[in-house]
Amino acid sequence: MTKIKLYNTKTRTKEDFVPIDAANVRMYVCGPTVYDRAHIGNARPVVVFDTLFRLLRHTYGHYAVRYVRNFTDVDDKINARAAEMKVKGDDRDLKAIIRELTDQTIAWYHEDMEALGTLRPTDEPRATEYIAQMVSMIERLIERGNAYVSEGHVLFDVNSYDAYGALSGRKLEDMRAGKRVEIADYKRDPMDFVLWKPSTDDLPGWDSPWGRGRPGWHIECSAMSLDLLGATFDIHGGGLDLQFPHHENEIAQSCCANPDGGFANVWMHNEMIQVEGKKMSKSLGNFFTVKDLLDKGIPGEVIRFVILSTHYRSPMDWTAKRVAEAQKTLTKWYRLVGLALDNGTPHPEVISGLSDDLNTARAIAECHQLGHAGDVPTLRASMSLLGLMENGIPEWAKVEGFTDAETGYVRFLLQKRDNARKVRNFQKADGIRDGLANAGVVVRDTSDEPEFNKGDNFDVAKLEGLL
RNA sequence: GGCGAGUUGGCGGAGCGGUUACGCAGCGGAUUGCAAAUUCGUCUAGACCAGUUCGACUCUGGUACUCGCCUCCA
Repeated sequence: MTKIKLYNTKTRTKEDFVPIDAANVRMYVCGPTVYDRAHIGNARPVVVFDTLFRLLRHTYGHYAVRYVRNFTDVDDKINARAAEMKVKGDDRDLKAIIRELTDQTIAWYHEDMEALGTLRPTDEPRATEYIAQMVSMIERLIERGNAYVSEGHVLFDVNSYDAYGALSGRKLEDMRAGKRVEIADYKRDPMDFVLWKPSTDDLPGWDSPWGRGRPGWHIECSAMSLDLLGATFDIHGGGLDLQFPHHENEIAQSCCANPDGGFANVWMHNEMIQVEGKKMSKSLGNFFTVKDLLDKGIPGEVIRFVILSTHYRSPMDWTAKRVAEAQKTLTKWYRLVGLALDNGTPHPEVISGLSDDLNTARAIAECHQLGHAGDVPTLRASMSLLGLMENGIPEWAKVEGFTDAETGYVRFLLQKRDNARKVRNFQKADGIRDGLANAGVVVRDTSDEPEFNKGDNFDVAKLEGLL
């Protein structure tokens, strides 16, 4: 079994990954707040951790990995968006609007992420279904002296937890010295954060020991991971921007509520995405959703390929040029691979690349080598491990008139012909050429890509005989 | 102001204390009736300044610059 190494933000080093229980590897990844369609930046962690999920399954077994990714469906941004919709003429009850908004956004999310070739996590809990668990965790934090009630709010007392700031390498004094902390008079310390806050009647709210209210943002992940994965689990992932304060606060809550549990052993953070060299922002006009890209005709798989071609811990620049290159490469491989030869296993170098802190760029480089070598089954299986080329040849890469299987055969034969020419084995090359002609395949090379068409006498049986 | 990451060839993007990354583009061959496809070879690197070392792109220190986070954010 290939040893997996992962960079752990907690220790700032690349470490050997040793699961707590190899028969039950557990990973939690922070999911989206569901108020709008997922943008390209949201897609990166989804693709990155999907790839890790696949690697873990490959390594530990299909049913040995539990992957939880939540939906945050209670949040101020959601409330704000719903209020906006109401102002624009939606005359329904705000709560009804919110319910539909979150349901709709979740459906969109599934649709868009599926287009990127990502698997559904094993669990996708919604925050609103875990309110009871959150309330009970908050009660425990109050009992243990880590939280206090103030003006209808429940706040986490950051001074009660010595290790606060350890993940992100911050000190409380330094952060207080910054100008950007929210000062509120109900807080003992400006850095204290909300566990529970009051809710108005028109907004979603739940009864609690502290009155009708709603949870703060961070507590849901602590409550859901505890419920689904236990007090100690293997991997916790998310975007780098979540490192502070979200993850720091999760750690504080979970470790204080469950002092015997270690919470997540390995913390992983993906870097951010930029667009054409600039920070993605609505004002610059370079802000777009996954759906926008799909609607423009960019295949989801191409998006996935672009994301995987950069290591997840490096900032990634989204450019039209890279999209074009990715599509070109994928098309080339599709036409080489076809469908019929799906019986290989991933190349060891591809696995070891992925196992080296998810070095997807290295894995792709290896796939290029497999393409050159004409090792179709291995290429196909390797791509599959990367979540690519899993469902046959898509329309955009297809050769008209042939089935996927036939395309695969022909491409494979053309590869053989070229290999024969390379070693000046013209007898063999000519044999393949004549064989193709005999089977009714008309080969016509063009300036773009080698094309082939069915002749009148096309006979797939003769084609298979050539293999 | 605090914390962190990074700076590789025309572009993208990896590994590595001494040996080709890889892809795209370029150039030159091979192949070809001519092309194309294919294939082989090949030029452009390691921000800057020091240090460690027999030897550094790779380690250490410093300088410059870039980026991210510190506020909702993946």
